[in-house]
Amino acid sequence: MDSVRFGLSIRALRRRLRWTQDTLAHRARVSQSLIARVELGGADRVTPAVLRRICDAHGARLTIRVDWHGEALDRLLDADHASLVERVVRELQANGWRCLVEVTFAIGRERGSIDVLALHEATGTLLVVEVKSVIPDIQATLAALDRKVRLGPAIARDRGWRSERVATILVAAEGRTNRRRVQAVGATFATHLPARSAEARTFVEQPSGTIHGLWFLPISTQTTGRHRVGRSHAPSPA
DNA sequence: TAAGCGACAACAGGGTGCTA
DNA sequence: TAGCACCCTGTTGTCGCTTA
Repeated sequence: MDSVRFGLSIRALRRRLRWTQDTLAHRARVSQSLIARVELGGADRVTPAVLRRICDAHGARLTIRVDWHGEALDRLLDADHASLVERVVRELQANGWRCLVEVTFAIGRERGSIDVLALHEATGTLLVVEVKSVIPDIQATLAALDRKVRLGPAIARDRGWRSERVATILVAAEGRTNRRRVQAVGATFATHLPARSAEARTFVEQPSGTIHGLWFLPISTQTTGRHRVGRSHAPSPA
């Protein structure tokens, strides 16, 4: 983000409305000194939520987008996800599951894709796997998973798969941050995905009945907390 | 033995109050 | 309106305990 341009923009909008910094601060529910800081190019020291409030006060819209080396960022973001999907597919196939990856569907008005759709033919078990390298929005993640579970049998039928029951596993990258996010909404997870990693693994190895669970798996390229030595904060500028 | 989780420390950065 | 100093909060890494 160009903080200087952002600050000049806010100032221009504020003056157009003939507001003082105090007026804007009141409307955006921040202090006057913060408005001054932002207008002078200090937006990079303010949270996006506050910047959004300042924009909202003007009726403006804040858009944040990260660009890096053309499409390289998309490939980087995809790498962790792809690594987890690969890990899941290996685990499933090793235990006799047939797997389809990135299964797109269009049923009525419902469109989307399932990260991994697996069938255990011996038991007639269909497994819908949602893979998340990071869990940014728990509610949205669970809502998307519910929808895919509902549509799973129909999607499987389209591919000639016959199933008697549907199971779901949300696979998340192992890490303290993801675990804490899940823990923070423990009651929600207990309702939607009560099974945990050990049960999920047992189910994958020997599917019986059905399961709705959460499985933490390490990303091979990721350094997990316990293996790191020392802190990783960026050094302060000199 | 691995998974899960609570507690704690360290740190960076956000936001405010005060004042020139 | 601008700038400084301070306090508070959130995040992350680590340790150690419990449980299956």
